[in-house]
Amino acid sequence: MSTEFTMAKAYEPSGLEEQLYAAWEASGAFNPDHLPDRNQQGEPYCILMPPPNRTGTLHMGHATMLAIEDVLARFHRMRGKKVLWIPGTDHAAIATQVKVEQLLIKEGIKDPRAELGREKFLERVVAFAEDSAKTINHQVRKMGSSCDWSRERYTFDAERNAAVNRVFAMMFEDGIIERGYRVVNWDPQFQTTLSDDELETKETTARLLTFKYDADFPIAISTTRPETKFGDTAVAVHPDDTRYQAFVGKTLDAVFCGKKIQIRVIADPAVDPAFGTGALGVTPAHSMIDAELAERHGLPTIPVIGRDGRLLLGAVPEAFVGCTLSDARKMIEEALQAQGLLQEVKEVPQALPIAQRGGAIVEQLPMKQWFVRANKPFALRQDTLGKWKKGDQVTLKELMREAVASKQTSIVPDRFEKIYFHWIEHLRDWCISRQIWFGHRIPVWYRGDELRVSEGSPGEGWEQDPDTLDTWFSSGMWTFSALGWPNEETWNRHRAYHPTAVLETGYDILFFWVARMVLMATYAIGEVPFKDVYLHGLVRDEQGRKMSKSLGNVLDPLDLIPKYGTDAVRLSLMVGTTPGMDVKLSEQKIEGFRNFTNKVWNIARYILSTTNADAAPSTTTTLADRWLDARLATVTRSVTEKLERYQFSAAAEELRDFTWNDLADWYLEIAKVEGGKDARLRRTLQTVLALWHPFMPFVTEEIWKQAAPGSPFLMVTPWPMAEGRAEEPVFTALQSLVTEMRRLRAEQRVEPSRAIAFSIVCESELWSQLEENSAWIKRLVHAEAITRTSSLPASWPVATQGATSVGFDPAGALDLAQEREKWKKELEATVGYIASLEQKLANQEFTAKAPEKVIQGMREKHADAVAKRDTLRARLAEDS
RNA sequence: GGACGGCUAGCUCAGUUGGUUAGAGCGUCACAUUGACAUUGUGAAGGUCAGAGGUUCGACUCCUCUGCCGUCCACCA
Repeated sequence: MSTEFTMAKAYEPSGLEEQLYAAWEASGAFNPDHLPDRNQQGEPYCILMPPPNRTGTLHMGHATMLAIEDVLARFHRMRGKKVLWIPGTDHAAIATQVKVEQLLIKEGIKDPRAELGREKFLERVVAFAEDSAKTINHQVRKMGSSCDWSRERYTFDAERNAAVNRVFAMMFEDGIIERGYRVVNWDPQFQTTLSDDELETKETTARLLTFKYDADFPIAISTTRPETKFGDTAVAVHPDDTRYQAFVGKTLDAVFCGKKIQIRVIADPAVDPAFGTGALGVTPAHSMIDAELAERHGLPTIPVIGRDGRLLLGAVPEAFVGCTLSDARKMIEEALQAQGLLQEVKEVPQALPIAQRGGAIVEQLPMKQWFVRANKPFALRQDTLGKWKKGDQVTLKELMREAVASKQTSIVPDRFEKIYFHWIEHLRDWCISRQIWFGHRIPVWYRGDELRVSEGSPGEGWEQDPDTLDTWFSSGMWTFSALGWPNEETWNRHRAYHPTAVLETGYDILFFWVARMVLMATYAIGEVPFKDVYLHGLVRDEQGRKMSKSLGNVLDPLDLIPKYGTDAVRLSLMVGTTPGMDVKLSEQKIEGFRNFTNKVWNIARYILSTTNADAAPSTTTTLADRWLDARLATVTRSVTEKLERYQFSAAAEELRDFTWNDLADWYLEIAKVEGGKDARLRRTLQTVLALWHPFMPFVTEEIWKQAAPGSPFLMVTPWPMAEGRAEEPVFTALQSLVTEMRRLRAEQRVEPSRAIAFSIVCESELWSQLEENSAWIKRLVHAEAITRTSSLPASWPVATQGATSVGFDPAGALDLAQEREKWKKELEATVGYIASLEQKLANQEFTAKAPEKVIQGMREKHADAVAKRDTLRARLAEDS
């Protein structure tokens, strides 16, 4: 026993974790350039951390992300790859600005933007963002993330701004960024445009009115939004609709609630003749669908709603000017009613578009904005995706489809590929300009009618576009902008890391972000941004509800870590889940894993305190040893394979099974009896620690200090190789023996310690024969055990020695009659099973068609069942 | 309205190309317990795999339909 041995009785993570993290970081192992030589030779392996928004603090979703990415990083690092995991944060333009505005309003500044002005306001936002970044980085460290802080990035730093400007200029030159007057989503609360993906729908009911514009108008229309009808320029009907044939092509004058309007009657197949009156009032200014109709038919666009969400001066009669939309809606309904124009009112369900941030009802307004054209062909700047050559004409949509269709990017789980393709099919032009202040400024300058794309001012008299870019425009470039593009020197240094190995994120931002990264990388670099996409599920509470402040069911990683330890929190987020499935998290679950980390600690404590580090390897190998080695080899192989396939839960469960059941509960007990296993125990412990390290970096690294004194960090230790034959016949035979011994013990035929019982087997010199004929040996050992133990326990020296240590309680004798009942039942079941097997094997149809493997398997099962039946019969006969 | 997913033990979930007695963790129950660990050990109970058809020698697994629950997409005005 080592005199320096010091391990607390229970694992106490707090304090230790900070020290370990600091030591790892100081060692340089987070930075690929400082990894050992074998990693320098290894394949580059890069993960970009999805940058958390600088809006405050991290939640359990972030914790899940960090846990999984850290497992990947540590696993591949140990396997010898040159691992680069880049941390970073996202300025999250609108989200951050909104957050700060709300804070300022709480401080008593009623209208922060108006009162502070652009410069002052931005100062406040920047200060807030800096603060958030600090908090976030602290939390990322707490999770044990082995990311390279020397390469920390921010989506809004100078280098990323250079990337944004470059891509913008490229796309502008290629004609796929355009400025245009089109109907866009407008958030009246925050006074900015929004992309289609920043909308949510709210289920409400609306009053569907059916009416005529005026008494002389020949066609009745239906709408839930009468207040927009001041902007109608057409009525559309289906081309085959005979009711309205006579009017198609004519332009009619009407007076709608006091406003003169001109209505052209058009025919378009998009109109559903069965809905309402079959005639649709077309409002090109305030409906995307109507805007498309208007474009096809060359209709004028008359906006009637202003940016404040109220009716516009000049566009509506005086009585309505400045009215809110809901007031106007009521007034119009009353007016129509009074004039006798209203034919029908119906309550209908309606999906209202609302802003994802803020929840305001989003209006559709025509505005001059910047767009990325998804469907417009352009000439490629380089060979792309191995399919297109430089100069080929393609659309962004085609690039996005090809990246996944060609499997250059695979999505795990693959059902999300379907969802991805579906989204791409419906992809429309992407409005990228925002009227908020916090974000990448649009690199466009105006002078009179002139327009120029430029990073800095082109000269005297030029003014920059006041708008900023959608935050996803910059985060879409993350994989290559973070690696230094377009700075040649930095980019060349990191070129080998792109495409990155895997993008790991929640499925909720598949469209926002994942798809846009594919767009940006295939466009700008000509290759996919990542080889794999791993999507984890959302973290929910124990009842499956979303965690939210209002429900009060939020679990905060920073509360849980001091309580249970980081390792336990990490495990609880990865075990018991599959890719893309939501995780139901409870404190009870975390507690279970805390218990497990403590178990690992105590396994190590026992081994390290009872074995000698300098002991020579044992010259004899017992059955138990071979059994352990075989199991470990199988587990090592299997865990490695599972981690390669992103099966984190399955890998951890298998390891837990081995660690707890095989190593702790079985082998350690046997070792107490057999002795002389110091070297094997220590070696096994080291392997187990290494296998666990990606999942539980802290407890394993801490034990490693004692388990492998003087060695480098476990973090940079080579991943275990599966040694020995995993599929030894002895292994399966022993498993049966284990069961058999348990039974003997239960029968009071052997001394009750499973370890002692097992040691009989190990002592006996049967194991070479065991490999040849396991069933025969099994029966033999069974008989052997019975004769040896029932006749003369005293002649069994091992048993008497070990008995006290494992707690033999003679008073706990079993009720033999009850046992006999069990045997009888089991015998019955076995006989039935044998009969069914025999029947099946006699079935010629089956034997003719079933593969040899299956039939062979059944024959073996049959033999086993027969043996079991005989044993049971013999036992019953003997006891009666 | 369209699409996708879930329905397996009391609870949370595995189940990898269909292979024949369906698995784990937690919980429950019984027993044990002072030298690694009560943050423990040994064992037990518990499932006609949502339902109905079909394909097959064989279906939790593939196909069709139905029923709940959930998610995403969708401005039938």
